[in-house]
This record gives sequence, structure tokens and C-alpha cells, in this order.
Amino acid sequence: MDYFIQNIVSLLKEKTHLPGEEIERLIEIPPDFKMGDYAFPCYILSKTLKKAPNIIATELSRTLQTFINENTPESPFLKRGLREITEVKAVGPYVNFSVDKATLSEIALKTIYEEHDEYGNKNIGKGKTVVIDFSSPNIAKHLAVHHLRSALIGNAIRHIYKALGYTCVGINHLGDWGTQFGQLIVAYKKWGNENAHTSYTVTDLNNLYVKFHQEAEKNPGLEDEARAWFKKLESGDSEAKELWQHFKDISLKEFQKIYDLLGIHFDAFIGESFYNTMVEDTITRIKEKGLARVSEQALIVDLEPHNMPPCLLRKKDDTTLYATRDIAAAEYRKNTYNFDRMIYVVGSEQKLHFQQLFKVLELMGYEWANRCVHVDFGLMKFKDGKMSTRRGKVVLLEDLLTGAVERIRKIIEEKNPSLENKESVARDVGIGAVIFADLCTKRNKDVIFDWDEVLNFEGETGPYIQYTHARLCSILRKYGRPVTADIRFELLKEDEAIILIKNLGQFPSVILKAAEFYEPSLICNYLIDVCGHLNRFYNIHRVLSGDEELEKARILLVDATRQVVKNGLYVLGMQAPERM
RNA sequence: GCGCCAGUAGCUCAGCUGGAUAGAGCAUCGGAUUUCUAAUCCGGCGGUCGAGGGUUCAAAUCCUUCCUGGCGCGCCA
Repeated sequence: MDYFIQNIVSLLKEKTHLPGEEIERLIEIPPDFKMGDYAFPCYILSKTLKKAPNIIATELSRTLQTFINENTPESPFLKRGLREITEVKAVGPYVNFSVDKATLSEIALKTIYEEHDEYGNKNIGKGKTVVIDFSSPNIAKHLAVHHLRSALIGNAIRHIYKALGYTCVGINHLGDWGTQFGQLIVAYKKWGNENAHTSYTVTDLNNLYVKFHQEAEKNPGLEDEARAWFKKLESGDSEAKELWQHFKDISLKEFQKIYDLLGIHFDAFIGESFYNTMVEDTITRIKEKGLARVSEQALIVDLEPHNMPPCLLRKKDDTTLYATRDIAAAEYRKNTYNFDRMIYVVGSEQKLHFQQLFKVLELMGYEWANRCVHVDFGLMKFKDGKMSTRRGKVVLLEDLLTGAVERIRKIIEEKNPSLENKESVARDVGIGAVIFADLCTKRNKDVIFDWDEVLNFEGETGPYIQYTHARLCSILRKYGRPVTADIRFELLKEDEAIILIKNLGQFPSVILKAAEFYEPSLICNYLIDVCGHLNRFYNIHRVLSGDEELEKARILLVDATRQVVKNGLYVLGMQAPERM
């Protein structure tokens, strides 16, 4: 618990007779720093005391202030903590506490200084494993802008949980199985070209896929052919398998290029096909539990008692469905990684699917079913509708990324032409801009993709955060001496400094909250706040002033801010260039 | 038809486990640089928090009805 809150709670406990936990929960931070550093709302007392909260606040603040004045010298337990409460005053229905700013600064800045790259980390997840299923694109289709979200949110969540001490296993659950491969094989055999083995690209595969759907509208028989080919694939037909493997190789090569660009790493690429050999056992187990039955020639788990549509295990042609493979995959992952939690970062259009999946796992008797979570997110849309590879209507991820890098390159040329390593900085900032733009909004909202919006680098953007970081690095370079935490903390007395320092102290709890809600956007918003406070400070107060003591103090603040921004960018999966 | 999600400034969003005057950015208008990178900062403009009803001392926040948009609802993933 925060040092000051601890003191305030023990003080209030004595005078209000409320339980400590309750008080701690109620303590908040006033909206305006001028009101004080911490606040206790008195509404809760108005019922028992039968007085208006304003009056209670006035009386309580007077009592507390008197108590502090009287007891400071003697009380051995509260002595230090009490002396650091500099003022207790009533503001409306709140009792507001002001604390000694030098102590506040010392606690926050020393912690950051000592923990540096580990600041914000915790060990609450030590010895526990989290499996994160993310990105998981479909083979034979391009990675498009709408595939970005799962990859980025998953990657950030992975970093966040790692920071909390969890062992994270990032799995790319490739969509490399299913009727669509039957479709692709049919399309390839009908319209494909002989050189597939040497020259085919994902674009070619995607064209075949689009063509299949166009043709299938005119000729529904194609769908049956496709199902037949998938059945052959599932039963191990060598021709089908060879084609499938090729489609897969081509896709993986292209995916890897993008993941490298984004700086995203997976611990395993295990596609759906991998579970093909396990689904029979899975189905057997489901049958043994008496959960499965045949309906309309298909094998299902009836979820009617749980107010859900049935979960289909096997189609009438005997091939399996993705739900079946997902059940097998969940069992496999539990056996392999013995996870404490499993997180699926998949779009919200699959919400029902995961509800069904988790329910089936629960019905199978797996106690860990309730430790599986679907971290869903809204769709990426154009102004005029949903993106879809089926209709060939997409913005390719690669184009977006190279476009952003290109744009940054121009801006560097314009603003900082003498910069070294322009190429790598342009890449870090361009990619970072895309990452930040995507992570910045709460994940369950739909995102409307707008080139102008994504390529505007002013205001609340990735480049803004990185730019702030680069300027801080620049000051430290100019300073040229080692940073020390042995400073006179009372010199950091300006409002802009205090607000910033308090903000920096919040970082660990922001990480925690982001983990709790699986919400990387909280970190984006936090970084915008920190950078805003820093830039305000930077604009008003000179760091390298010539006054040695003051310089030392402000340098520590600069370094601490740099560190927090760097750590924050890291968990988002972004680079923090030192010059730009 | 049923279910889930969203609706806050012209635009994009924050605030939502009830609490102090509803905040940012973009756009627009006006200002700040002999000094640490102006990808910055300051100010102006801009809001019946989709609509009605309810709970409460207190509602953008909780409940309810309705409206609008998105997604989903057995052999795709």
C-alpha cells in the first residue's frame, strides 16, 4: 500500500471507527492537485452520524488536524507518518490531506531510480503460467489491417503479464485447417498455375480464394467439391496434404516478415491441423461423459439447458469443426503447459463460440474451464463497411506499415535531417505510430480505419510519446554526468514537478489494472498523461540551469520520467529511440 | 425474432466497480522559441453525456423501456 495512504488510513481508523480496508477503498485522489494529495469522502458517515457530509468533513478535518498538532512529538507509532501530513482541510464533503512533497518525491523517484527497467514489475505471478493465444491468422490470406488488433493486444498482454512475473506462453494458433483448404485446393486445381511450387505468393493464393467464392455463387456444386477435398485432407490423402503444406509454407514466410517488422515473438506456432490427430480422443471423452448426441446427422453437444445454441463437433460428412479442434487444443495446452490461466485474444464476433467452448470444457469436468478467458475486441472497419478477405476488400498490413515508415522518413528529413540511423528510427517510429494508434482505444470498441488519422503524428500519438522520450534522452546526454538519487528533494517544488512525480508513482498500479482488465489502452492513456505533464514542466522550467543542486534534482526527475516512458513503451511492444 | 457490444464537443476518444466544476487530442481561431529537439507548450471556440422513466443525499456511470449502429444466432473460422 502507498506509504501515505497507509498513514492516512491509520489516522482515520482511529477517528471514524470504520474498518481500515473500507477506508483504504474510499480514499481517492482529488481532481485538482490544489485541493490536496489524498481525499476521504464523508458521505458514508452521514447515515450513522445523521449529519450532512459537508458538516462532517469540516468537523472531522478539525479533529484530525488538532490530533496531529497535539500528538506529533510523542506518538511513537505514527510519528513519522503524521509529521508528513502537512495539512488536513475540508473541501465540501471531502476531507483532503496534503502531504510533504519532498518525502513524496523521494519515495517515488528513489524507487524508479533503483528499479530502473524493472520499475512497474511485480512478482505476483511468480511460478504461474499464462497461455496467450493471439494473432492466429488464417493461412493463404494476407495479414490485413484487421488482423493487427489481435497481434498487438496479445503482444501487449503478454508483456504486461510478464511484468507481473508470470511465465507467458504466446501461441499463434494458425488457421491452417478447415473446409477453406478444400476450397483452395479446388480453386487451385481448376484455375491455378503449374508453377505453384516455385513462384506462388500469398497474393496468388488469396486470388484463388476470392475466385472460388465468386464462382461458388454461380455454381453451388463447388462447395461440395471443396468439402470432399477437405475430407481427403483430413483423412491423410497425400496429394491434398502436399498442396496444403505448400500453401502453409508460403503463408508462414510472409507472416514472419510482418511479425519481425512489428517485433512480435511467439513461443509456438501450433496451428489447428496439429490437433487433427487428437480430436478423436477428445470426441471419445465427450461421448463418455454423455455430452454428445447426433442431431440432423451431425454430432453435437446440446447446450440448450445453458441457453446457448449447440456446439457442433462433427459435420454430417464426418469432418470436424473448429470448435472440436479448440477443445482438443485446450486439453493439449493444459497438459503441456499446466497453465494457471489461458487467454484467447480473438475478435468479439467469436464471443458465442468461446462461451460455448468454455461451457463444454466445464461440462467435461475440467475445473480450469473458468480460468479460460476470451479477451475480445471490436472490428476494424472502413468508413463504408467491414473489411473482408473474402471480398478482397482490405488494406494490407504490410502497406500500412511501410506507408507509416515512409511518412516518418519524410518528417525526419524535414525536422531533423542530420539525424543518424534515420532508417532504423523511421522504422521504430512509423511502426510505433501504428501500434499506438491501434492500442489506444479500449479494445471492445470498433475501430474505423482512416489513413489520415493513423498517419497524423501530432497530439495523442505514438510519435508524441517517443518524441518526449527522445528529448529527455537529449537532456541527459547534454548533462553528461551520472544521474544520482542523492539530491535535495525539496528543490522539486513546482506544481508541474509535483504533478508529474505523483503521476510517475502510479505506473505500477496502471500495469496491474491493465492486467486485471486485459486492457493495454490504459497504458497508452497513462503515457499520454505522463508526457503531457512532462512537456508542461519542460516548457516552463529549465533543467540545465547552471545551478548545480537544482540541476541534479531536475535531472533525476528527467531520468525517472524517461525510465517510466521507456518501460511503458516496452510493454506496449514499442521501441524507445534515444534520438529522433 | 432472440442474444451480446457500442452511442459523451464538428471528428476520434477518455471518464463508467455511483461522488468534488464532464476531460483530452484532431480540426478551427489566437498566442509562446537569443536558452535542454516547436513531432512541443498556453489560450479561445465547442456538450440536452442517444431519448424517456426509475433507484439514490448524489447518475455519463446502476436498473428499465425505446431509438440508432455493429456483431452473432447448427454443419465457415
